[in-house]
Amino acid sequence: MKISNEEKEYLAAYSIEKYDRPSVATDIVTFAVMEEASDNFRKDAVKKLKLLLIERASFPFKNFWALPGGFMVRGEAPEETAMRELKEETGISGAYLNAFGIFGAPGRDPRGWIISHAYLSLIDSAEYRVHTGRDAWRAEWFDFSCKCETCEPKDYPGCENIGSCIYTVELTSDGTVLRAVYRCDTLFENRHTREVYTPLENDGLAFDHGEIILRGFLTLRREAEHDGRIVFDLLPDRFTFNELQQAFEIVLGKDLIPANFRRKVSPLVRETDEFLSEAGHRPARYLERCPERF
Amino acid sequence: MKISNEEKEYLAAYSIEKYDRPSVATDIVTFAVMEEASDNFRKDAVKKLKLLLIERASFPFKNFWALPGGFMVRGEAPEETAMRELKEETGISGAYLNAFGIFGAPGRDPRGWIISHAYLSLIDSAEYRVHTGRDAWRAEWFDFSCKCETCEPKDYPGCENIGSCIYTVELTSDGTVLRAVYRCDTLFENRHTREVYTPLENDGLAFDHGEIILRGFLTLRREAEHDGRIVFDLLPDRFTFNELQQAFEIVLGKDLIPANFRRKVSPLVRETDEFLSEAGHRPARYLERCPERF
DNA sequence: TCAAAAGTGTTTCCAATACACCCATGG
DNA sequence: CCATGGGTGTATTGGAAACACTTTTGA
Repeated sequence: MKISNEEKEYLAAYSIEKYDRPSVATDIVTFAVMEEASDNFRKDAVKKLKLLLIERASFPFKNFWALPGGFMVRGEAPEETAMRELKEETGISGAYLNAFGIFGAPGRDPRGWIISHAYLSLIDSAEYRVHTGRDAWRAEWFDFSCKCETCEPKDYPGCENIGSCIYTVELTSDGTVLRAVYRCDTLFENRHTREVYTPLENDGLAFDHGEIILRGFLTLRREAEHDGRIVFDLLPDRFTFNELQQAFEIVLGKDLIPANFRRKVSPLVRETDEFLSEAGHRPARYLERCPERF
Repeated sequence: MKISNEEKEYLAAYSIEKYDRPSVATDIVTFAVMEEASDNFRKDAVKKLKLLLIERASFPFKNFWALPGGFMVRGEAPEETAMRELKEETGISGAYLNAFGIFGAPGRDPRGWIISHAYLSLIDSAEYRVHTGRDAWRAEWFDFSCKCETCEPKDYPGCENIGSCIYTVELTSDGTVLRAVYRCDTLFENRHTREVYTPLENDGLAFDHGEIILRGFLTLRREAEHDGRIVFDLLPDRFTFNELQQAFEIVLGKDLIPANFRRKVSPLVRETDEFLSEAGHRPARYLERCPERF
């Protein structure tokens, strides 16, 4: 594109500073799968879904737990902000990252007009352990659980309430228990549906991070339901069918039948020559991703 | 949450103005389905997918075509910006709106550091016609077409190129032809895939709006493929099976078999007592949405 | 020996596909 | 009359679900 003199003058005179504008932050919902030793030598280790949180050291919400993140800086693309923050706070680079929402309701941050780009990030279970413990940032992995129960639909003026449910998110780590309870109403209005989240309870989480966490998890689950490839990002390079299945079960929140699961995902993986042995039962073959199917 | 005096002092002393921050804009990719009269009295009218564009009256990109949109203003939630801009520029309220991307590559706007929230919007074909013509905003509906052809994968250092294709977006209206050609490479890196869009050609579209339009359309198509309910937002309250099928065919870019299509979508609709007659063939029953299935 | 997981085989069922066919209209 | 779309019926196929069964390990 050629730039005319007229345009050059326009741009030289243009001052972006004259216009009112928000601060832009990035918050990252980071999940990992971790295993906890089992009592029975034969049984598989119990796998748990973990969420990374950071204890705030300063106002506002001092001593509350919050998502890792920070403000965009000039010269960065939006994803680069998320990558940089994740790297700074966990040491991890190259993780799965996906923008799933924009949160900017007026009043969400007492400091003023701040909107937040919410990213979903998945860490593979081999990597994350390396960085637990070195807590320069007071970062902690919390056990994550999300329950959903249907409830009485509430009336909304001017639209039809198709269904209501209550999500209870519980985060626990070392005796610390955080709870966020949200009501979700699915409204039919102007010929399409819209989901409305209303906070009912919030114990220990900063800002609107409870809703961001919930929406991030639901994004992960929905993606896993209709195209399972996202779940692989919770696993290292090599894994067994069972490990893969457990990751799916944790994300989907339901048990799967091994024989069927094996057939379903087999086009996405290829066998290696290595086996996981010394597990008290028949060794399982290690698998790896088929790049061409991803 | 109780606010301590210490925190009150902190907030009173906090000046958000001290920090560097971007301007935040919203761009809206607005599609509609329109029919054009047929020569044969028996044959169906030809349906076309249309995209709403606005001719820029000022620098930068003066006289180029751009997506409707504008800057966020204080006190607005992100979706409200999109709703307001759409209302201002088309008169339409209550349309389907969905944030599908954040565009903020450095240099995308010559005025400076401006990031854009991209929304996908769908207008039903009964509404949109009302507002064509009253062109206080120089808005125009363009015929939209998007072709995709596979091409030679290009080498990327440090990662595997799984597949490459070239998307050609063509927009035509009254002799004006806009073209945007993008290369899309699917890269496998750090155990997951990433899509990279590279502009190859751009004729008449402002900023990076060619890429936003392409990504918006691909979002629409992907959503239609795995959960067709989004397509209903291109239709008015009442419609026939054929009208619904044509909307699907336009979005999916392929022909469907009427008998199978009818069975597939029938759980989502219910019959009315009205019929579309005087069409040169057997009258078609009008349908409406089943709210409880949306 | 045996509990537990690894892995295979088989049956059932449902949904997507493809296609043949009849119905109703109106120029 | 007859082209055109409206609408129904049906055979085929492929994948998901459920479950029975055999194999292999290591304390």
